Amino acid sequence: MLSLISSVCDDQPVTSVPRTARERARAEITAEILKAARDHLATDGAPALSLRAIARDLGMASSALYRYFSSRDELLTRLIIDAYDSLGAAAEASEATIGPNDLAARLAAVCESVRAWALAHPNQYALIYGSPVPGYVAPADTVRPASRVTVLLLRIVVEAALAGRTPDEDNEDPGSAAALAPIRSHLPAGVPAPLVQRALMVWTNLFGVVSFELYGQFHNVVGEQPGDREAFFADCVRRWTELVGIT
Amino acid sequence: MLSLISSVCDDQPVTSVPRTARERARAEITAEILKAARDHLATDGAPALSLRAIARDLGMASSALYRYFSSRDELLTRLIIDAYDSLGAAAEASEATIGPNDLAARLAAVCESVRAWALAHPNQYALIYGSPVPGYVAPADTVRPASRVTVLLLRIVVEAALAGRTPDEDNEDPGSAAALAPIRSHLPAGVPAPLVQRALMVWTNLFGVVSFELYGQFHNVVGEQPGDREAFFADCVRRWTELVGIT
DNA sequence: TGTACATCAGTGAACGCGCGTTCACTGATGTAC
DNA sequence: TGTACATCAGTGAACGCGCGTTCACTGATGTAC
Repeated sequence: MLSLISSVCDDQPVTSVPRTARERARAEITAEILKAARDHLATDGAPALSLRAIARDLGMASSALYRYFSSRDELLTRLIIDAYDSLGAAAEASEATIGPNDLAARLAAVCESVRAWALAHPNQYALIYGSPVPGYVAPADTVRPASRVTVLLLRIVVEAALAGRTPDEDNEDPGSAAALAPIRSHLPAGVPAPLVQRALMVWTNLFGVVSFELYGQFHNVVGEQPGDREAFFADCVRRWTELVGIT
Repeated sequence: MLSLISSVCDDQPVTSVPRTARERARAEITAEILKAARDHLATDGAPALSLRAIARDLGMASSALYRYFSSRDELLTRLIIDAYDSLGAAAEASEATIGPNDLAARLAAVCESVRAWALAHPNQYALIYGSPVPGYVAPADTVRPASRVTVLLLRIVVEAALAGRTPDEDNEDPGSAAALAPIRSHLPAGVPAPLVQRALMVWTNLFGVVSFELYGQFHNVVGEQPGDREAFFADCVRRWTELVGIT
């Protein structure tokens, strides 16, 4: 019944294991380049990411990188995809530890793991949820990985709705329903538009809170003592659960 | 009764009008530099902002800029302050057109004007609410301008609370209350912590929605037909009004 | 009011740096017969 | 199994570019007497 949603997050076929020494070396060095790039990202941020600096770290000529990536933008794209996948995998793993019927706990697990991942990888988070790198346009390959967390959040709400575990909506708004057509086309019928709207508010608020915390907007607003930020976030999660009416 | 909040947003004393020709020219050229910088920001984004490019646009030597700004970072700081002030002024002006007793309309006016300003000035928005420029640390001068919109939002909720126009809160959460100490120290007593928490959720969600719309995260989620985004946003505003329980 | 000096805006050359990308090349690894 | 050829990884030099910042300087504007 969730076919439309789950089809979105089907894993791609695993690429065949490398055979020849050349292929093995290529895979290893590609991984090393990505790791060096991630390290640079973590310290300097995306705009300062430099192919030459990565090559220096790896002890190779900068021109050698062009055997692995055709341009800086292609490397950026790989980093973006990897970041989305890393976040998505973390959220999926966290959710998987919860019993499938405890919808509220599943929602909380996803939210908490998004925040935890963002705090652990601030520059990777900024790469995918911060202001776009000027002049860079994300290619289509990034769309699927980018949707993983969204899918998790929506799936919980959709499951609740189909199981009748969300309250009935009274005041459906037609204008907003039309606006939600794109996302609803990926959802099973029978999920009312106002519920989708609420779910998207949880989605936007989750990343809004995490971004504000990460970018320093909480200064002088939310405390910085141990536990303060966690308590605030936990309260947010509680209200999000109420907002989508999950029992 | 709102002294603590309104003291935060008192206008600074207006700097005296320039007298000598030199002072007048200095003020004018400073403004021209800032305008050129803003134009560059709008097309290329903050990381690519270049003193030399600005000087070129103005037909002067790049070294001449150092008579007006001691470094690139100082220019960035001015741009950040100006952006916060531009947004803050827009939101204040919009709110001022509403009768002071129509709290819901005031909240809507502030939210709508934040979105409108962001769409009209995407790179200025990214400068202040996007990922921080790596290596740049915002000095203290930015704090006050940065708080203007926050003050507007909170003031509405505080006024509602003090006038008894918000519902009583039952389940106060002690952990979260401690986390809210910094912001509550700027608010009058008598505003319950859970209400402050809800107000901050409106605040974070407002910028979360605007950022997502601006950064392309709505692709395949919220429609792009004329009116779709507006309808979605209007629905968000409606629910935010409910969330803080403004009558 | 006029003169002598101080202040300031703006110049243009230079320093020292880093960047992405291309290109002809060498030498090792893989493949077809 | 061994040989001939094709494929590929990696090199190092070079191109062409832009950047922030400093510095000694010229000439105009302001100020004190």
